[in-house]
Formats: sequence, C-alpha cells, structure tokens
Amino acid sequence: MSVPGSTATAAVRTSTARVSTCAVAVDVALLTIRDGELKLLLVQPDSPELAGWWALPGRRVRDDESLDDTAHRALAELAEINAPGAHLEQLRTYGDPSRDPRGRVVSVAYLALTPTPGDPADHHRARFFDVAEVGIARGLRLAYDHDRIVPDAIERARSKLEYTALATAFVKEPFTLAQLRRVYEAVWGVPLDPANFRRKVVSTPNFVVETDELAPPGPEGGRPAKRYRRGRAIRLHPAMLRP
Amino acid sequence: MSVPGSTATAAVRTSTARVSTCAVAVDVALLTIRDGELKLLLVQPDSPELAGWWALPGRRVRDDESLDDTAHRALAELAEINAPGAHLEQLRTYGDPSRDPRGRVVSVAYLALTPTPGDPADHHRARFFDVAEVGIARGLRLAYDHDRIVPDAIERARSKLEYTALATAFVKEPFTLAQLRRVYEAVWGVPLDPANFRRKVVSTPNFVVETDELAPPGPEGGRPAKRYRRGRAIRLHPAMLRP
DNA sequence: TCAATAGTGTCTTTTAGACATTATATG
DNA sequence: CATATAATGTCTAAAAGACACTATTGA
Repeated sequence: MSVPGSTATAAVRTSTARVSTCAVAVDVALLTIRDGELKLLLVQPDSPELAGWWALPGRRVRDDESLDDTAHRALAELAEINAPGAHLEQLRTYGDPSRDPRGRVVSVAYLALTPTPGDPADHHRARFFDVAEVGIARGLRLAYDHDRIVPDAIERARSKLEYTALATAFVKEPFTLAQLRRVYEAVWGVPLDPANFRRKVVSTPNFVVETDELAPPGPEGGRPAKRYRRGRAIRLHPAMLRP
Repeated sequence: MSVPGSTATAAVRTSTARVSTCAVAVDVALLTIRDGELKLLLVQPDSPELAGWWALPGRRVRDDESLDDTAHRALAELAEINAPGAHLEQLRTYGDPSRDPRGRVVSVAYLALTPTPGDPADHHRARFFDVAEVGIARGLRLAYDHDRIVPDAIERARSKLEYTALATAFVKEPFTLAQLRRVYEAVWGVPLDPANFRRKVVSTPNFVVETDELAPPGPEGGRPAKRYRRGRAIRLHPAMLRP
C-alpha cells in the first residue's frame, strides 16, 4: 500500500499501533562472464568484526532516490563500476525481522548483468568470484543473509535466459553468435551444440539482428563470424530451454 | 545490504548522510477464479478524499512481523480472507520517491492465489473484480500506483502458469482436469483443446497425481471425471506454453 | 434414445537434437 | 597442405495441435 498509515489503514487505526519505519537498503548481485565462467561481484566490508567476510555491494536508500538509483550508486561507490546501460532488475525483497541482528532492515535485492568489464573492480575491496566457488562456500563466508540472496540471483539468471533475451545483456554489441553461445554455456554450465544453437537463435523473431560486419578470426584461424546486435524482443517465442 | 548503515557503508560515512528510514508496506494482489473468469480482490479505502477509488489490500509492516505475515494480515483485516494455505509470492517492490504524495513509502507487492473462496470478501468494502474490467479501467479508479502493480501481477500469473505448477493453487483438492483446464483458460483468456491439455498435464512428471475418486457429473450428465491432487513438481518440464 | 462431458487414438506439423558437410580464415 | 572456427544441410525423435472416435453419465 502506498501511504504511511494508508488510506484504507486509516479506517482501522488500531492496527497501525505497532507499525515501524524500517531501514531500507538495496543489495546488488552483479553477474558477468570472464574467461568463460560466470562471475559474481562481492565486496569486503571493512568493519573489524567482518574481517574476512564478503558481501554483496549494498547501500541504504536515500530520501530522494529511487531503488534503481540506489543500486547504481552501490555499484559505483563500492566497486567503482559505472554501468548506466547495465541490465538491472529487482530480484526479491528480504525483510525477515531477524535477518540483521542490529535492527530491522528491509533489503531490496537486485540482479545486475553486464558485459565483461575491465578490472576497476579489483581495486580496494571488490572482487569477482566464480559462482561455483561461491556456491559451495569453500572458505568464502558471506555476510548477513547474502548466502540466501546469491543462489536466488543465480537461479534467476539461469531461468530468465530460457524465456527472455537477457543473454544479450552479457555481451557488448556487436557480438558473434559464438560469444552469445558462450554466455549460455557459462550461465547454465553445460555445452551447447553450435549448429543447433545458431539455428534456434536466428529463427527466434527479433532475438538478434544481423549486421554486415565480420569479426576477425582468432590467432589460430577459422572462418570470420558475422556480427549481430540485440533485437527488440524481450521475451523469446519459443523459449530457449535448458537441455 | 543488511545493516542500518551497513558494514560496508560504515567505511564511507559521508554517504549515509542523507539516508532515510522509509515507511514499509505490503500490498497484495489476490487473484482467484469465479464463474470461469479471473478475478482480482480490491478494497475501498474509506478516507473521504478517496471515495469511489479502489486499492489493493495493504498494510504497513510491523516491527516483529515478516513481510509474508503482513501480507496475510492485510487480507485478513481488510477483506476477512484467512487463507493460510494460499499461494503467496513476492511480486516486486515499488519504491519511487514520488509514488505517494504524502511521504516516502516503499511497498512490497505480493501476488496471492487462492481457490474460489466463499463470499466473505463481499462484506464491508472488499470486492472481486473481473481483471478485464480492471485492465481497461472502465469507471474503475485505482489508488496510488496500483494501476502499475495490477498489470504486473496479472502478467506474473499468466507467465508462471507456463513453466510452473502454479495453476493448481487456483483449485481445491481434489480437482478434475477440466477444472484445471478452466484455470488456464481463465488466466490466459484463451480456449484450450481438452484432449491435448489432458495429455500434456498427465505426461508432465509430478504435475498432478491421480486418485481413485470420481467427480459426479454436472446436472446435464456426462461421464464422471477422475480426480487428481497436486504433484510435487514446482517447475514443469517441459513447460505448458501459451498458444 | 440424445445431449453432455470425460477420455483415447491418430494423423500432421513443428521443434529439438545429433551429426555430417561446406565455407573461410591462419600457419 | 592441415587445422580451426563459422555456417549450412540432413536425418531422427519428440512434442504440439487438429480432430475423429469411444466411454459414461443424466434426461
């Protein structure tokens, strides 16, 4: 509902008695692909009691700020990532009363996807981690309830690759179909048949649009690949189902 | 992020200067099926300035209350709907600074699905509306930004019917496949072939499980239908794609 | 009997997957 | 030339869709 002590609420004032104003924060799970692997951005909180722990970049929401703006600011301030064109979508809001021992904080989690960035994030206290590494928490301790948010983010990305054109958010334009295929392979963790993948992508209306550019082959040769740009499709019909 | 002025934030205290504590509310879009039509529950705010307007049932979040609990309470207090078994999932969080003229309110919107309830909701100021009626806003004015939330809720339901077993949340157990098919037809707004629908449902692993019960035919006869219960599948493989 | 609803069978079209073949580059 | 990568072709299996047919009820 929309009003502090909303209109409908106002009718039954008794029920507003124990209402609190929570702190509202935004946490961002930024995924990207490097070296053919799906990576997650984490930052190192520098409070002494959390030394050795990692967390999603997050910020409290300011008065005049939209939630999306807070997400962008968290990335910029904590990891020096300024990607105004990055895909950003809400993941879920985590608001269990006990999720933070220090008080009631409602956190709006975001999923962000970007093409492989440079390495500015390896400055100060930000790093990209292999999602497999994060998943099994091998020596990697995630602060707060971020160990619940991270799997949700990864599963969201895996799932949306199936029925939306989201995979194109991981590659810079223009891109080759091999690059796009490697996105699917990295996110899903399975190899795909290049021939069938190509046929599926180009036959899905408005998924990608062909350009007349060619990408130069790699150092060991090979036929130059056509370059494509994002199409205007948001949802894929039919879907690209996981094998 | 998880802490009021979270740990990472603490490192850059300057950025917490303009941080606010927002009011946090929960709004619920409850969908159900009546008379073969998809219906949305709306309540009438009784503040004088919103006379004639309708809104999603919503409540502010209490100190000790989870977001899910707030959603249940909103339904119970504003529409006398107590459905602890109802499907409830987060839809999205709406937090634009300007979404409410009276102050900053961040609202966590929920999608709720229930089997056709009785008519307790037709008490005081709650009613079920045809979603088609709400969609074109024919004489129906939605308060706040609820005209943005409602289409999101409907599209979420339509979409999740495709790749999850969510349709079973609309029917009481045990149910016939004709009842389940009417769910799809009502939510998607298209007729489905009964024969192909049946084959699809029973061949999707763990979507439904057969019982040995039979449903009595309607007043005009017909072969008795087998009754089914929900299977343990959450996601459908393969999906039930919209025609 | 007929009308109505449940359920099965069958055929065609579409789509997915495996995998061979051709095309164009580097060394 | 061999090798590597891109792109196309072909065959098979699975799934979707149209629709005829059988089964079991009430009137």
